Amino acid sequence: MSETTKKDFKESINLPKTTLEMRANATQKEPAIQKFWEENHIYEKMLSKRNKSNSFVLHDGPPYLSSDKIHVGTALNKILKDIINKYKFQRGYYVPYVPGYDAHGLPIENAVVKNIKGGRHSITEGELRQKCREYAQNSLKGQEAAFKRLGVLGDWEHPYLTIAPDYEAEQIRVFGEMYKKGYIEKGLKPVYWCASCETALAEAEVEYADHTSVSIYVRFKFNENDKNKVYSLINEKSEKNLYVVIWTTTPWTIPSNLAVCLNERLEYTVFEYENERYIVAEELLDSFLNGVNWQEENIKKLGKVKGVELENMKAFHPLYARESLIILGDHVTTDAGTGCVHTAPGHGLEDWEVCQKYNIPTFSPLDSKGEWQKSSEFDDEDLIGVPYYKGNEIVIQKLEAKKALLAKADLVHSYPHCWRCKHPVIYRATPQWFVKVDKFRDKAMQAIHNVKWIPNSGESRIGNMVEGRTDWCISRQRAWGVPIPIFYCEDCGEVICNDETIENIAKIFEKETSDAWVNHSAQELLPTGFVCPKCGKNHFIKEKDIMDVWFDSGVSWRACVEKRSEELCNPPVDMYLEGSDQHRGWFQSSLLTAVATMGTAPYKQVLTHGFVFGEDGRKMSKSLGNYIRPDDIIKNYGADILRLWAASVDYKNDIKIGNNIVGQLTEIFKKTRNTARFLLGNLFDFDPQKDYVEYEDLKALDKFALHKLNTFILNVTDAFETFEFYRYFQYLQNFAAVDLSAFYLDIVKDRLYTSGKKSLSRRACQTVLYEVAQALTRVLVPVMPHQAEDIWQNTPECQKGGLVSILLSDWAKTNDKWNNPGLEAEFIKILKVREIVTKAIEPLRAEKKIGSSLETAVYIQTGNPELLKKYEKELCNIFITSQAYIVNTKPDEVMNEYSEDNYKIFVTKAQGEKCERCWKYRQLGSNSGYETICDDCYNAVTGKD
RNA sequence: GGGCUAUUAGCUCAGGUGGUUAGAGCGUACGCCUGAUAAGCGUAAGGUCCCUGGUUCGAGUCCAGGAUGGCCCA
Repeated sequence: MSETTKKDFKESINLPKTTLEMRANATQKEPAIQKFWEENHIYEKMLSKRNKSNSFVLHDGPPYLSSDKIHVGTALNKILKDIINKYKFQRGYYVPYVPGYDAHGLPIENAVVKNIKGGRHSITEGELRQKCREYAQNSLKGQEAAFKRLGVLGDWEHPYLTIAPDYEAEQIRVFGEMYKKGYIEKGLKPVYWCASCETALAEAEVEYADHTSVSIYVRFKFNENDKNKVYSLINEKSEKNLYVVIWTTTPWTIPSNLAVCLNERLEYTVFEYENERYIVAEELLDSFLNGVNWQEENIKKLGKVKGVELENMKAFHPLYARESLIILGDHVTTDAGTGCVHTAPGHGLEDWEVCQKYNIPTFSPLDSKGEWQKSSEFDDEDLIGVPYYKGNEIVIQKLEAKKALLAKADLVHSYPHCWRCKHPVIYRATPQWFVKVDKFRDKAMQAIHNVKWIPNSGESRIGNMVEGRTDWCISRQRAWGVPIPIFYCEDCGEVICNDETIENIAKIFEKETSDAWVNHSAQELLPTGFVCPKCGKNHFIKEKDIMDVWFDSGVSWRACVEKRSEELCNPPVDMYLEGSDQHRGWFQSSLLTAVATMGTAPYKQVLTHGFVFGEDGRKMSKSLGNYIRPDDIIKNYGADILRLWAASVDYKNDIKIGNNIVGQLTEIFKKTRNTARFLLGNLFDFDPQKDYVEYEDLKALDKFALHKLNTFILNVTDAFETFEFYRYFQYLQNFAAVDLSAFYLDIVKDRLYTSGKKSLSRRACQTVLYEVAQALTRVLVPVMPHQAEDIWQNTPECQKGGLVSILLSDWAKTNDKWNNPGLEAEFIKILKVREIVTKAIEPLRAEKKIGSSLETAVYIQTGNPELLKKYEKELCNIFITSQAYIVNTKPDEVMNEYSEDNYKIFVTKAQGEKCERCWKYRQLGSNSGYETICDDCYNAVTGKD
């Protein structure tokens, strides 16, 4: 045999040919692919390809612009959104996506202030706002680039920003509507207050330092009725006085006391000392006795009561002729004091919050200088005009005089101070604006019920929150935000907010942004010639507070979606999708503003995902070394890997990510790629227009492959419809690795390579490969769009149907004809036999008696040979052996035998000689001139096949 | 402390109405092929199903309690 002949046979083999590279080289290729999408306006083409009447709108929750970098959690969120959007498009929907950004708020303001030389007050409010704007814009640039790099498609040219003039104007209008309906009211709420600077302070503006306070124990006498109730609880009857004892480090707040707060679960001891009786938390009794210097032997314990049993009883205020309500709060602990907490809602945040629940009014008798002011509620002549820090001494004296003081002592502890003047700060209740949730709570609950929550535990989660929440305080004493659009008449004090003023402000904001509020006088912001509707005068001042940022983003259903309803839709939108922390945040603020103005939730479905953790299951942190950024992964593996990760995990739970996890994902990524590469490689000469083989003419194996394909499409479709992408991931793995690579493609390889190029059997196989390739590429799109595009661009032109980009493709189609359960049942059995045959051959490989399985022949003995008989001719192909027979007796020269189930397998050397062309063992030499190849190959080579 | 939630192989996930030796893919180990080749195929090893009780003839599955982790609140 000459060298040239050998070479001829090799060349007659139909080896795979494709331009799709084995290595994805994603780091370089992905940006190029994204550029291709951008230059070809793929997003715009996707929109114009669809009918707006059949839309799916996923409204983007705006990420906060505190940084120009994004976290993996943010990446996960954007990827999940994009997966859904891409899928929904393929399903035929019009799918616009407008990314948003949340750009107001304290973190930005703080970051900016930190960099101002000379501090916060060395520049004007207008200048500060300008710097905040720049900061946000700068963060936006970074985040936008990061999002685009993920392969997320959307209207990047026209995102929505909460600081955009149109947005702010619309927010003002929503406020106006809510105000008009009476859902927004003024109330009092304590804030940090510096009496020397006469200003409210933010959390970040206070510094903690040691401070010496006077701590006092004060007794509050029970009223007669409740005293008797307590005594009956411990089976006592007595005329003796009963007191509840409080401990405080701010004696000056005693005049503002309106309640005493207990913990419902704590046990309280009732005991007698010098003919009077007291209530103190059991656990704190010793420390209390120590604090007031009473000897234990002098007290007599009478019994115990639970905090919950004392709820709503009353005690007299130690100084004034009023009562303090006994209430319950979880913030009461046994760390210090008596377990009975002096509660002054005007001077403490927790006090205020717990009093809200009991409808106790917020009592705040101090003015902005921290001095007591005379009012209808307060007329203690000893204190009026006195600053609070001089009040301690006076209050203590008065308590002593009333015999209410049990003890006092100095206490050094950490206490908040003003960062500018370094004076101690206090809590002082100031007028602020509230959304009165009570007025539409029922509607909100109904709206929650009408939404589909995924997972459905979301409903009870947000339901519990909305049901139990107090009024929403929307006032913030800051600079960087949308002003609360209210004016006050300087002459009569009238609060002014109506359609006319709101619309005027909105119009101005549309031109100038909300900066106008600080840049213009009240007069300039009001309609020309505006006079006070109450007194008719025309001197006004502006509200100084801005709105809570949650109000900003909470109105995006209106300021973005409804405002742009031409390209989006009218609310409610189809879906909101955010991390589960947003039940308290955006989902809720959006719900409340929408229910208040429109009467329904702004969304039909809400999907939530968990949080991302390191591979060790711990919170990501740089010091633990488990911190990983989206950039790190993209730099090393590409965005598709990150997207595949997002799709592979059950996002309902906590989600882990790390090098090991990502490394494993690359394997699946490569597997799908190589499978696709093999498909394309064997389709290089296939033109579906000419070469497509009808279903009826396919071999059973091919039909089975199509059945598998059909099942696969059904499965992944179902996974997407239920947003369970991890199921898609599992199906994809199994289909690519098991059904295709290890089974069908492995078997069919010989046929593709060695059959006649245009033979029916090869074309039949190519028909299957073509269908698989078409479906697989489409199914990859939502999760691995770059990979899918790369595959598509390397697909033979005649198979692309003129589709410029795979992103424009429709979803893979199932075909009822392919569905063939009968055939599947048969093949499940054949596959089982194949498994057994492989096990029978395996030891021979291990013993190095054979290399390739083609070196063997197998003989199968079985009790029920009917099915195998039916496919006997195909069996050797399916097993990838040279021969396969169904027999009744054991053949000669058996190399190995193996039984399992009802099958006995005998393995012998293959019969004949190795065909030089197809490597199967056959009778050779029957065709002169072609002595080294088998009959089939002879036919193939000579064009007879 | 409260609301919601989770816990099955190294990793990612399956395990309707309780029923024999708990599954898959990947990874790992070993081997094969060299006509998918920085690819392809095979075989094997891997699990106190978070723990403890209970119901039951029988529990990964049902019930109770607990541990640990998470988000939100306090």
